[in-house]
Amino acid sequence: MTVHRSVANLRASSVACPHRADSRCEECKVRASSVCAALRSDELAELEAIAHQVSFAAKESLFLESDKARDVFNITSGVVRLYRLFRDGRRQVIGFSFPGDFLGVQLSTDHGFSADAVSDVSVCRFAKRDFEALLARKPLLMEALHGRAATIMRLMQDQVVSLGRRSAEERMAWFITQLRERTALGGAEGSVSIPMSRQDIADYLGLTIETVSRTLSALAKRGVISVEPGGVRVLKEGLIGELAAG
Amino acid sequence: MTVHRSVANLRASSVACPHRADSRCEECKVRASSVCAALRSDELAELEAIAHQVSFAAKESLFLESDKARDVFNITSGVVRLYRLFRDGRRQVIGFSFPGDFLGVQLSTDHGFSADAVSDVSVCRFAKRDFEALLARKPLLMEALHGRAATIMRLMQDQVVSLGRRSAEERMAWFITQLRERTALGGAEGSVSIPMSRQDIADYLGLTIETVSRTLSALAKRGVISVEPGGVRVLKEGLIGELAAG
DNA sequence: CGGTTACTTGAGATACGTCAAAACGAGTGG
DNA sequence: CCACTCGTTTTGACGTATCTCAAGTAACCG
Repeated sequence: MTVHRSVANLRASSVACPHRADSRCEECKVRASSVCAALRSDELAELEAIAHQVSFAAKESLFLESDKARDVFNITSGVVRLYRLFRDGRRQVIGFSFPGDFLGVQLSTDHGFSADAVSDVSVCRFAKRDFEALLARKPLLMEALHGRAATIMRLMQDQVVSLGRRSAEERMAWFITQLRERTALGGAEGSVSIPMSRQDIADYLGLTIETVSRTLSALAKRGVISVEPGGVRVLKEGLIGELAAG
Repeated sequence: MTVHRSVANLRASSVACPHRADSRCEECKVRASSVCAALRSDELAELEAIAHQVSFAAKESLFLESDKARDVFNITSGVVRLYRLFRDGRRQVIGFSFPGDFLGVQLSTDHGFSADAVSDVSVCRFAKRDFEALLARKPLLMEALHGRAATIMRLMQDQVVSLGRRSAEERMAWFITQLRERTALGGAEGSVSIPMSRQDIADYLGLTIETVSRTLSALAKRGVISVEPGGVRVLKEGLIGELAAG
């Protein structure tokens, strides 16, 4: 498998489609605002030259908090969870990474968190040295990465706000909304697929598994969503938005 | 007042002193690992050329969440609080900025949060256009800024972990520890100055003002700290570290 | 199917929030 | 130097959202 495919597969952000607002325009969605959009095809070839395609089975670990950060990853498919573990077993999920996201770019010596595969995952792995060398020669790539970093910053700010000042219900609503935006699933009628377990969600939102479950049930009872196997369907768009906004 | 002074005033991070581990070595502490260390003096002059010295009285606002991000700030003295406000009055403090810290570098269109002065504050203000132009010509400056961004990322991760999975007591211990490291006050025997109000601390840690107060009292009763006007004195180094680590 | 894991639901406990009042500290003016 | 005010902090009594512990149900997989 060539790396070109994986690079081309970089996920779209929520930027408007340059063609038209047709959500079926897959080619466009995939390329819009992704890192590869910053590169010409000969530059993509350079990226390709230093990339290694690797796969991880669900629950396998990409790296641990304590590992030295030697590699940069670009996720091609699947979902990754980033987390920190306490000695006493408490866990906090820092974030989830989706196809197109980069891991390990920002921090120099160590990651500061562990990462493992929620579902089966395939990634492009770059040696940090090589990647940084390329980065230095490609200011456009650098800029694109900067933009991604800004997005992540924003997400973490939202998470801080949620954990600090929002109720369980508001956190869940935020989570669903956010998941919907990031995966841009476009599945049928408000359906949002949730690839991670309740425990993962709980550890992301600073709640317990029971509270997550109860809160979903409560939202369902109110008719805001319906809980389906492997995900959720949003029934009251407006209401969930209200809750998510705090 | 020349800008040169303010640039030279950039705060040290916790990097080791290149001379020797003499905490009195002020000149060294000030320059070590700060952004200006990445620049030669002729380059500093270039920074100086595009900077405007501005002051804010305590409680004045540097910018609001809704403002377009037109400027980059480098704090020269004082403390700034970054926060997001809900319609219903809830507030979450995202972070505090200290002398040497930059504001507004990362995000393109808007800041995503409001910023105002905790104490009287003076800053170097740069027009974003100018600053970015300079950045493009000074890869070393860019790199130094990257390092700072990484530090902030790490801090926000710690905050997420604290808000998500730590008790009030652990959060307070973390806050004190963190404040001590960042301000590197070196004041007498474990004394940590706390320039912000209890309300600010509460909104940073996702607690109420009463819980912050009670928790401090409890720590004092246990002899871990003593509460002094304008700050706190750490009495049991080890214990507070334990708590802070979770 | 039978076993295993994930999820849901219930009842009771608790850490933290809310409301209210008292103590403290910094100014101000007599 | 004291008396008064105003804002901040501390302390107390009580309420509640969420956690904990425990049992039941559904989904998954050999």
